[in-house]
Amino acid sequence: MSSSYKARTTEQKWQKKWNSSKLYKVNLASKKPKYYNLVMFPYPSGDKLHVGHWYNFAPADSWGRYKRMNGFNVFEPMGFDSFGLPAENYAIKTGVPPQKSTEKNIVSMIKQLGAMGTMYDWDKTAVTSRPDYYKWSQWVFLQLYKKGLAYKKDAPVNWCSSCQTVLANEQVQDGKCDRCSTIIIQKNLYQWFFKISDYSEPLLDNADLDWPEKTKIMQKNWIGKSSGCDIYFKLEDGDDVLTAYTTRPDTIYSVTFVVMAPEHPLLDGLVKGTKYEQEVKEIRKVINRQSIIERTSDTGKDKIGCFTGKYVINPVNGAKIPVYVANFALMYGTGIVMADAHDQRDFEFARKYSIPLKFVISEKGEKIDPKDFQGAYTGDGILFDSEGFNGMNNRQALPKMIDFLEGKGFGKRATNYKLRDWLLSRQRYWGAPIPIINCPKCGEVPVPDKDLPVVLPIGNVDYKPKGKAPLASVPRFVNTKCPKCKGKANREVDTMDTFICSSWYYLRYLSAKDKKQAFDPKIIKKWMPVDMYIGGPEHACMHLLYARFIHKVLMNDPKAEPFKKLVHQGLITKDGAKMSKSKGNVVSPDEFVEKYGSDVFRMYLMFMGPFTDGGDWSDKGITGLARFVERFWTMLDAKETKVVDQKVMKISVHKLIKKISEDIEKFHFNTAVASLMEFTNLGLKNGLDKASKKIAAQLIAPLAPHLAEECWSKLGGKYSIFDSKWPKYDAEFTVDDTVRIGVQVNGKVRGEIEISKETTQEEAIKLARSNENVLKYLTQGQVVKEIYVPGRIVGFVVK
RNA sequence: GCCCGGGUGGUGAAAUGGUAGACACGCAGGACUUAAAAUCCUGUAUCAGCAAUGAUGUGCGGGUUCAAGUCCCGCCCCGGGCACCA
Repeated sequence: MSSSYKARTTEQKWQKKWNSSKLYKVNLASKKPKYYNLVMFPYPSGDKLHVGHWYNFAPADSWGRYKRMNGFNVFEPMGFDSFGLPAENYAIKTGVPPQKSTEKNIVSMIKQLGAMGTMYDWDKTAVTSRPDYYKWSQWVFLQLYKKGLAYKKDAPVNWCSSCQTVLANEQVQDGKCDRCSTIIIQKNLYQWFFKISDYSEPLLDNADLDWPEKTKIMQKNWIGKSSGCDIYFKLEDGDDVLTAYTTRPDTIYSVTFVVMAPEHPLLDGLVKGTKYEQEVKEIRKVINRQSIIERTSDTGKDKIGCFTGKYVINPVNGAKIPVYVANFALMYGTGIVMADAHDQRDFEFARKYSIPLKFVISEKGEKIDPKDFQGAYTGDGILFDSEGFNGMNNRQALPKMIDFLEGKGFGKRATNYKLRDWLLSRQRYWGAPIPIINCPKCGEVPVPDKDLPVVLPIGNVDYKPKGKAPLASVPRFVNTKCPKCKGKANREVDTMDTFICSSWYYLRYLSAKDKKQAFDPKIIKKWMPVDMYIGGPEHACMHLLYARFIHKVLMNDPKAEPFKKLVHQGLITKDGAKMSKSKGNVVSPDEFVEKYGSDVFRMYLMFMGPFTDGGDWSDKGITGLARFVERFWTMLDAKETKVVDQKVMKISVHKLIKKISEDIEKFHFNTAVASLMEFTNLGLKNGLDKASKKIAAQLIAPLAPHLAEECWSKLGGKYSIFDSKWPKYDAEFTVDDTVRIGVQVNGKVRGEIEISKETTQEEAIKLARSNENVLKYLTQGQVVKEIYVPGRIVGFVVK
């Protein structure tokens, strides 16, 4: 007679024991092989941990436990990415300093993480908003500054004229401020950038990374390398030259107009004092309100622009062609687009504004005219009306045309990247202040390392910006001394993008005890790169690219990579939407943990589906896991069970070892749990000996750590199960003696035969033919082919 | 719009090109119980049939193959990202 499993008390007992025995304290100097198991650290939101966090962290912890049982010294740290917008907005609303609300959230999240029963070593943590962390974020900024990778330039921000503040994209809804509905405009501010574009090539080199292929492709597309040509368009009057970059110089004879970005620095000069000045101003005002997605969206009605009154010369044919301003031209690259009939967007714009168009490519080189077409001819083909290039295939002509343009001085071969420099200035309070002092005499002066951190003032701050960043009203920021000349100077009042803080935290976790450096080069050398990095796919292009960039810079090695292997967990939604406080659809794990225990809850999340898929939250089915834990407990707890068949038992145990090991290696936790259920259903029926029970406890240990530790201890295992060795399977016992396979006739299953693993093709086919139902179909024609895939299928083709 | 994913029973899902629906939830029936809960047993893609079996079936339309959820081409729908949410 076995008693039922008391999840909550058992879990608390083991959590206590794990703590008091310091089971998860990691010795970074240990000689065991290292394994750095990292998850993306959370933002300490007021919603605390939700089921999405659990969905992410629990399997990641299971993975760490699995690696530990496989003999690795697993380092599994946890921290908080605690700067950011929500705490600042909360402060604006309530006056509570972000330091206070953030630290409070951290305390409750640590408590929740404890209830989860994870292996985190809290001696080694990182909280980005604490001065002992952001001191070093500022130091990181200065490293980039000293390498010439930080610079300032004008860049637009979302500006709400009513709130007198900069808005995040998230705060702009349909072009309006989400608080006061004022129409948002783009306003230029002088801001800091990191030259990530200098690292385009090293960042493209990702062949050695064990990352999801889709993530690598997304990064590659984000960096957007293309090769093409700059083409110079001289103004008809005046000396200015408009340089356009194109990947399609083969269409140069088709170019009938040129489009400028509304933000182009030459634009004002071009239209100043002309009758077009007013119209350009008006159109720019409208475009100012559009988001980049709206501007580049490919649906015809959204394309807007106007004539500038200016003309440029198409260098190849001397044609005088008009210059337009349009929303779809962005101020990236040269900010000038050469426009022609072979591009759909250009074509539609030209139609809308009655600009002449001409084709120079057709399928066979026959002359075609845009007036007979509804849209652009975007295919490849044979060139015509292109002087020396007529009759050539456009793709083959392309490099020759670049040679021609270069030879004549009309242009220059060029490589282009879509990757833009990283804008890091934020006109906000809750971030790390940029460690630069502006001195009227000495100019930009970096804060000396000994004066770091530049501390954020606590309390007595007006978090709500009134036209200026909040720190602009803090006296010690406005009045300070220049470190060079000791004269009066002022500090930067902008703070840094939180992505900077999250670009190097994995190094901070590895600090030496005294923490007197940002990170310890000796420890880094041993422990980097991170062996497993787990986090959401939404970070594919930004965080993961920024971290790779910062790591390369800090390591002084363009080949250095921070994350060797990467896995993305899926997103957990509620009623189809991302969980967020504003939508009021955040689901807390606490009540489920209270009711069923952490093991049941984490296994339920794993059992929901593949880790990389995510899904919509529902607690339907959690009882299945509670039943399973109870059954598993009964199976291992029953004093003496009669083993029905030793060999059958042995095979089921070894098959399970193989299956669980393979599934965990592939992050298929869902099928690992399913196999354990199947095993339990059989084990309760057929009985298990003590050695097999101990193996079963070990196999469930990564997935249900408390349950496993309890079973292990009851079975007389030495504490802790997580210091025991992961069981090995004997291949001999992983194959059943006989299998049932299907018999197909012309691809349709017509019967089933049971054969042993030694059965030859002849025997299998003979057996299949003896099946009455199969025979029925075989006699309907001539058997022209016989197929035998051992262990899978017997097939006949009948004609 | 652009880039990247995904679409399988009532539900969550499983499936190296080889018997589609493992494992669960739910539901139905049964056992135990005065009763209920819990537990245990049986059934459960759809249609026809007592059954054997047959037909249909993995978003839609085509293709390759003895054999397609899986590979190829063209659509539709849903999700993530698009540079200030993190």
